[in-house]
Amino acid sequence: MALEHAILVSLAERSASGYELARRFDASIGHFWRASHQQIYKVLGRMESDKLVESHLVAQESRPDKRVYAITAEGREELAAFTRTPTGPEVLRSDLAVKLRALPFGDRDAIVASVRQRRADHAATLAGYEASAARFYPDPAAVPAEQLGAWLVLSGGMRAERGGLEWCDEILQALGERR
Amino acid sequence: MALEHAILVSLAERSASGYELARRFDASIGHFWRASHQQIYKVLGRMESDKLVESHLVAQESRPDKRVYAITAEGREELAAFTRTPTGPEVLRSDLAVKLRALPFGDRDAIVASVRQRRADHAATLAGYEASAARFYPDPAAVPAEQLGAWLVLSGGMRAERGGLEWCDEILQALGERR
DNA sequence: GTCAGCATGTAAAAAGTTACATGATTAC
DNA sequence: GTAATCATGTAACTTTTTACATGCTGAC
Repeated sequence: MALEHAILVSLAERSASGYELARRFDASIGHFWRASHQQIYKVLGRMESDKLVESHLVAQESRPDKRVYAITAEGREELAAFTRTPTGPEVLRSDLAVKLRALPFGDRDAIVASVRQRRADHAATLAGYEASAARFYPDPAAVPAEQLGAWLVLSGGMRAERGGLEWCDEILQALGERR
Repeated sequence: MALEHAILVSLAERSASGYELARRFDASIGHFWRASHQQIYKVLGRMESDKLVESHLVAQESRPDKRVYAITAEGREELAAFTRTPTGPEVLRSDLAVKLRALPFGDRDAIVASVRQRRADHAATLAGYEASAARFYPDPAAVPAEQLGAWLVLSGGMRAERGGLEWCDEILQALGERR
């Protein structure tokens, strides 16, 4: 029940439709949580039965109607309770690491290509985060208290992307490939 | 079908029982892939039907018998084929990031405690990795070709742990907490 | 005598992925 | 006319998690 909490945070910041939530998961929280729209719609339905969120239809001009979800008081309580639960270790799943480990048994060129691709992905994501950072937090030392959490998450995302990028470079160098 | 490949790599390096595989997932590959013993036993059963692995019982003195699994030729082909597939983006799920984002809506002290705990976890894991590195790869510049993949994965694990540790410190500092 | 480690599983429930399905508008 | 964006879902399937279940040995 962890996607629920990610959705609750997102809705606590601002009400949204399922579609909008899906796009937020591609962006801001994106680095630390990913969810497809199918999954989000399903979970939203359950959360509404559980009274954690409530929705109403909003008509739009020249666009389909949308169902906008808002967090309820009960949802806020649930979210606060979540912050008090112990945090377990992170769940990681790296296909790339499995492939690296498979170097002696697999196709070296294909693995190198995967690393190059991953490097490009990290570079692109990092550039996106840095643009966000420059725009929304021009002075990191003076982030207002209510935005501190969001800033720290973005900062963590940048750290992780930079780290991933450097790792890719290390790998390419060790494999004697120029990037 | 990704746990399968992680298991194939592990068995390609050395045959093992389900129990031993589960422990390897706690250690070496641990940083990049995690699996419970229940899951491993189930997947091993399927993999044996699929002829990717084969097993035989090994009697032991003063310990329960164990079923040792070995990779088959077909399993090696499957593993090689896997290294040729395109690598998608990493799947990440960070409860801690969700909690940070929930700072304005949750319990600050509890969140800080989670960050402290995470910092301690990173420090402990990093120490373990560094011990492995010192022991198995005393000279990183001279790692033999067949161990290069394993070394790069370990190096990636150390990078990630250091990165996580620094992030925790950044968070604690921003929240005005001393570690 | 109790706890940790070795060893292997089943069953049920929850979570997540993939494929399918529809339909309007706007930009090229 | 074709593709992208907005917008919402269902169905089938796979994967993962959690709880339950057992039993021996060796160390303290």
